[in-house]
Amino acid sequence: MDEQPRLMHSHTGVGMAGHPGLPQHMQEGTGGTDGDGRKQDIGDILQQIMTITDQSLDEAQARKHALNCHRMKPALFNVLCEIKEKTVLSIRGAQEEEPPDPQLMRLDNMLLAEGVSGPEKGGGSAAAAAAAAASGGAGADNSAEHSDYRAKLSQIRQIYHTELEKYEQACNEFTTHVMNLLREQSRTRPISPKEIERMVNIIHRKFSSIQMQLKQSTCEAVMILRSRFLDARRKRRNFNKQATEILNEYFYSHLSNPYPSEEAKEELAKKCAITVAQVSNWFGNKRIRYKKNIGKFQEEANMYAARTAVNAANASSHGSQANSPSTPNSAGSAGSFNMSNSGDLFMSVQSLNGDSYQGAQVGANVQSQVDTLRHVISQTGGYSEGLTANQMYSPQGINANGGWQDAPTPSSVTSPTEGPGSVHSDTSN
DNA sequence: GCGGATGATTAGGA
DNA sequence: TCCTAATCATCCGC
Repeated sequence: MDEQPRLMHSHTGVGMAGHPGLPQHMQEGTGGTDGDGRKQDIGDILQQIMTITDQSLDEAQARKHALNCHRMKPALFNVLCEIKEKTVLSIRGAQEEEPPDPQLMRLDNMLLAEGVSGPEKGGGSAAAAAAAAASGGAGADNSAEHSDYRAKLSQIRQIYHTELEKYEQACNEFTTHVMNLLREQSRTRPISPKEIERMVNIIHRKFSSIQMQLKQSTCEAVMILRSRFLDARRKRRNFNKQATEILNEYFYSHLSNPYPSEEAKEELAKKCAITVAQVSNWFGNKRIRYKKNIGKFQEEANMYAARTAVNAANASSHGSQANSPSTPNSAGSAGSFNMSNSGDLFMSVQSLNGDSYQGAQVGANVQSQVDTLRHVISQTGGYSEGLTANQMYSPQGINANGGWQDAPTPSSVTSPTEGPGSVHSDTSN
């Protein structure tokens, strides 16, 4: 546009009626054949400009060439320049620099925090670690889920960068194309460098909005991934059968005081391949559910009583305190527990026979008791509500208030205590 | 799909 | 801090 005044000055003498750039004689009415002829020419040119887009490319090129060579072209060009300059000046104010979009800033910050944008160094794993810590940790599964999370995050990151690169490339290509086009057009219509610059800015803004959509989608993907990761940690997985059996054996063998010590919990956790917290949860749930519905658990209790009796028999027949692979060993010392010779279970066996059971008799008599027990179980089909304490099984550990009888402060318990009727301790036999 | 079983979470108490 | 009790969310057999 800078050259326009020069161009306009060099072409004074031609112009349009009513326009400040027009010579005086052209602004004075319609007199003279010269004036009519020029008007006719201008009208023709304008008509051609108006209809040029309707024509074929070849035809348009030919007409374009004709227009460029037309004797009126420089004058019209000047007029257009002036009009354009005024128009551009009027819209310039409206296109002030916009402040950075807060939403875009938020998206950028989030992508940076999640490790999607910026350097790839544990943004995601940090998030994963935080999530894992928040959920209390789940031992062995932790690292697997962790790496899974990182892998998926890395995938998102890769897609994001690929797409971003594509957008940038497309933006550059399009900008170059438009600039070339504008430069080409500047031969036939007035286009200033600033205008080109402004057009480039417009293009960049358009592509920025597309980029923002990309960032938004990426953020959403990360959010979904995170929520899935956290949800997955919350998901419940049933313990395997062996773990449940180990826990149940401990529970029923310590029924008078089913509060494992910290050491016992650790031991159980190790044996069951679960966390100490899960052991605590399990015992918490078990105690409540057992207490709520003792009848329902009688069968289970009897089953474990029988199993323990069998174990005891086996141990006895081998003349030693055998350590079953599936049962914790040692007798009552801190950090271990004894299920094979549990006093609670012996009480159960005792109740079944209706005789007093001598712990020291574990041996030849045990097998017969086990047989009796099996028979009773098969006969009764488990616990019936009509059974009294002397029958099949008595939940002797629970007192009238619903609490475990004489249960000491749980945290201080390292070995179970017995109910009043008990004749055996966990360490007996 | 339904309902019971079960692991996890949460609030409140000691 | 650990417990109970209630509740949620999911699993799993029917």
